[in-house]
Amino acid sequence: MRIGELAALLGVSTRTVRYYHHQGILPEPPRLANGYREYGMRDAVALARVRRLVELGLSLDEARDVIADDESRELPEILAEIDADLARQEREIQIRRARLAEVLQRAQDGTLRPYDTASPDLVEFLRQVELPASSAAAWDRDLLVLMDSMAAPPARERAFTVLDQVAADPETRSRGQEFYRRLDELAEAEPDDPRIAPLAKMLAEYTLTYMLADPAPPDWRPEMLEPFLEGLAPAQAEVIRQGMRHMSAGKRPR
Amino acid sequence: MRIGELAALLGVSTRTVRYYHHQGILPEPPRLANGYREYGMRDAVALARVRRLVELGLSLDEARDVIADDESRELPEILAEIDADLARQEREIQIRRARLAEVLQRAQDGTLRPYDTASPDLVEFLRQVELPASSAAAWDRDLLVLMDSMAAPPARERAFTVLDQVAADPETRSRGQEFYRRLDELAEAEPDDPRIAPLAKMLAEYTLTYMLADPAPPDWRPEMLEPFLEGLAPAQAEVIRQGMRHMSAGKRPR
DNA sequence: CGTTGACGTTGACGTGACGTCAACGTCTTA
DNA sequence: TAAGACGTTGACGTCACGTCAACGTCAACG
Repeated sequence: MRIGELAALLGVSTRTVRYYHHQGILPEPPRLANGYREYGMRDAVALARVRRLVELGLSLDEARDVIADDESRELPEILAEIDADLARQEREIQIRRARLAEVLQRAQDGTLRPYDTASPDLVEFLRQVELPASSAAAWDRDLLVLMDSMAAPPARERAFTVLDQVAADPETRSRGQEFYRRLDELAEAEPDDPRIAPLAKMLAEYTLTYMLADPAPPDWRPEMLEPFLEGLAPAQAEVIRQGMRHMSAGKRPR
Repeated sequence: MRIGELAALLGVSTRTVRYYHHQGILPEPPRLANGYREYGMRDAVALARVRRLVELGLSLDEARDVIADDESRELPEILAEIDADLARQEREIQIRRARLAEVLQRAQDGTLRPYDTASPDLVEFLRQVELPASSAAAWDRDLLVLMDSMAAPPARERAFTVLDQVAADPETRSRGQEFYRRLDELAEAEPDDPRIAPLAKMLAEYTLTYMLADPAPPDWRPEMLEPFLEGLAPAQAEVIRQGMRHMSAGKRPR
């Protein structure tokens, strides 16, 4: 048999057979005078065994080990390991399909475009609170979506604890809307506008009402806020800065 | 923000961020005087969006398309496609896990070692017919395992149709055992031994009893058999050759 | 006899989404 | 001033092959 016949017999490509030779997983058969590899039944049986192992999910390295050890008691181990791995993959796929179904549902409902892939929790929150269409609210939406994607679990959890409480109380929501209205009025204001200070106080009180635990991680520094103020008008940014200072001051010596 | 801070914020590596720049999936931010990239909120929001899409299963190319098209109505399409793909993967995993469970079961039963990964059909057959421990029977076992792994479905199906019938009839099985006994007696015989011809006839009749349909593919040639006779004694190989000739002659002008 | 086309040989490069390392520059802190 | 943490670019590795190049071999055809 030549390589093409062997490969066709087992349903693989000739490249695969040569690759197995290269990897030492299938012994090289003798060559004919013209240099062609000449295969016999032993090779076909060996290749079949390799293929069965690979199709069970073994890597080529694992298959080589199983074949090399005649006394290979490792096979059940390896198989159990592969099964555990497949089980994990199966769970992951199910989780991802569930998320996909949610997103797909929302995509067909056809609402909020750039936030359509956010977490269900956040989408639910955004739907409930109906932030106004102002630029300041858009900034806050971006911030929320960012927190939603953030890696650090404690920050995320703290944020969503607050959001749940806000969403649950209509009076709180209307206070939030008032805050946005007043923040919007500062769009063209100077950074020393007198309306800034009271609004910052309102923000601090409003937030502290819900953040009973430490709202900031231990390595918090004010300049970490700066990159996220991009997109706000100077006076608006100043409100956030001062509000954060209030909160840090009020909580630091806990 | 510098690249490490941005990466930590979203829970990816700096390599990933730079890779996204390289792939044009995330715009390069301005550089500081020292050459460091300086990120702002816009970048964080953009990266968060990319990550959400990627975590949903989009490839980077797909994510780039979705992000580039503002009017991208493709997202539902892509998501549906991904879901179909995941569904297929899920089915494949379930099938593989079922096969793994079977093999693992047999591995723990701890019997037939080199055939432990064969298909359930074949394992069942081997268990039923209890081939003798002779070398000729070992050869046949190898051949069966080979056919079990063969790519061509018609050949496989024909073979297993025969095997099912053999396994079902005890009298047929005893005739098979007699055949092996007589074949074993030829282990040391010369290739012109007089016992060869009648045994070849027995093989042909035995096999033709079950192979009512054409037993050979249309491009069958006798020399295709040769590689598989390796491992048999010369006289034994001659039995197979002559038996195949009988079968081909008896069926060719159908 | 030459040509065509199928098959064989080796070797190199590509795949996807990064990880890892090298060799170097920059910044902060002790 | 030295160390160590962070930044920069660039190159190579991953896994199981697919694909292509450049070439040799062989059977069949006109």
